[in-house]
Amino acid sequence: MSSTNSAKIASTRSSTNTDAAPRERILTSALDLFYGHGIHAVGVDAIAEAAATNKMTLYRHFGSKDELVAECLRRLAAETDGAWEENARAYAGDPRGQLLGWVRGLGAWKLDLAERGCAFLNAAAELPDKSHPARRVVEEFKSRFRERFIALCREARLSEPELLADEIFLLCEGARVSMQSVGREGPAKRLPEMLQLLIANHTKPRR
Amino acid sequence: MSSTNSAKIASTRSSTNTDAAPRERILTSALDLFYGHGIHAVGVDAIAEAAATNKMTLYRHFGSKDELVAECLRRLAAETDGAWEENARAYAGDPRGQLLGWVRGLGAWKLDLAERGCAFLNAAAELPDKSHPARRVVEEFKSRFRERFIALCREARLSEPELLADEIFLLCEGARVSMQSVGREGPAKRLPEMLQLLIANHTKPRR
DNA sequence: ATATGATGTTACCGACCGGTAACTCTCAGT
DNA sequence: ACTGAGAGTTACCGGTCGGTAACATCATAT
Repeated sequence: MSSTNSAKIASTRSSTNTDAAPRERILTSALDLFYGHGIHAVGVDAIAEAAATNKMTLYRHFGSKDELVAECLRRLAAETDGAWEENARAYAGDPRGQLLGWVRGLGAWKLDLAERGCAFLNAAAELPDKSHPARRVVEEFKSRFRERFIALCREARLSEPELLADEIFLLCEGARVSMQSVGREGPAKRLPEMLQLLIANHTKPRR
Repeated sequence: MSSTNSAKIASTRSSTNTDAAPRERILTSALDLFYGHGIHAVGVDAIAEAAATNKMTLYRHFGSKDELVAECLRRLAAETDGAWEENARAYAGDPRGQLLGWVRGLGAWKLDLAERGCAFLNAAAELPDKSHPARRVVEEFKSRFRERFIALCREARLSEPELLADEIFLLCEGARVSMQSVGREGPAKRLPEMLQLLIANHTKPRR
């Protein structure tokens, strides 16, 4: 196939932190390559090389490629969860502010560098086996994502909170994956606008 | 990796139409296997076997695996386009009816058997190379999908037709991919309800 | 009956995959 | 100065991949 051709695996991040620990370099390089080229298309040799280390140290830190994939997604999930907590601190005690704060942060932080869509959903697309260690990470992360919206919509006393939360969730998911099919200038561009209108419409008791 | 293990490739459709032409059997089998296991995880030998034929005839009909993938998606796109046209005939001259008809058809037709998400987006996730023949099929199909919503929202004289259409588009995309991450009982279950409310809210001149 | 084109069969190729063995090197802690 | 753990190096394994060559078989149309 075309994806199995010549030397084509290149990292996006210009310089891998050469002074960081090998395990760390492997994680960031793998995350980068997996996201950019897909999981099956990236071999462990390419990851080791991109991380400026070798295959053996990779296998000493992560028992298998499958485990490495899972660990990459755990890392990514932790980063996103951290952003949520930061947002929660910035608008402590103000659930509506948290929602709108998240919406505002979307454009700058999440979608701009999502040209390849959602790393979690891409992984799920490539790993249909429900028993794969990475699948649990994906499912738990997305469920947490959804539950956060539900909790916030309830706390903010918006009308029909569960329906609204799921609407927000689906819009966010759709926007992310649409990056890869219809591009940055597509529907995703107006996601903040949509979400703000939606939240406003659920602010008055009955719409 | 786990996905490269033992004999695990099995077709979902119980019986491959043994009396259909080989090319046809290859297409349906490939579509089935690609969707169920992912593109990289399915070898051409497995496809030939599932189609009750052999690798040579496969390569005589489709020049390469890449071309076969593209042809599969073209077939799937044609089927969906056919459903759109059928829907358009059923509600000829009634754009609002077409929209609502599509929404009603969603639950029964599209989402129930979408446990593995969207075949087009899964393919895009696995084939990052923009020059891959399958990528054009995905992009054109999704753009067509979006344009249809825009045209219908305009014709139905709904308020803010482009924004509404993109909202519908994103909700549909999100619902499909969410099947794989949070399951059938997740947010996607209430998609028809969301869409109906949304269309209703855009029916009065100003919302 | 024979020519013809589509299909089936077998064997093979080079490339690459995930993973392991055995060994050396480097360097911090004692 | 010694040691022991982590890191680097090289070579290798069996298996699978996409793709091709050469040939046998079959159905059909004339």
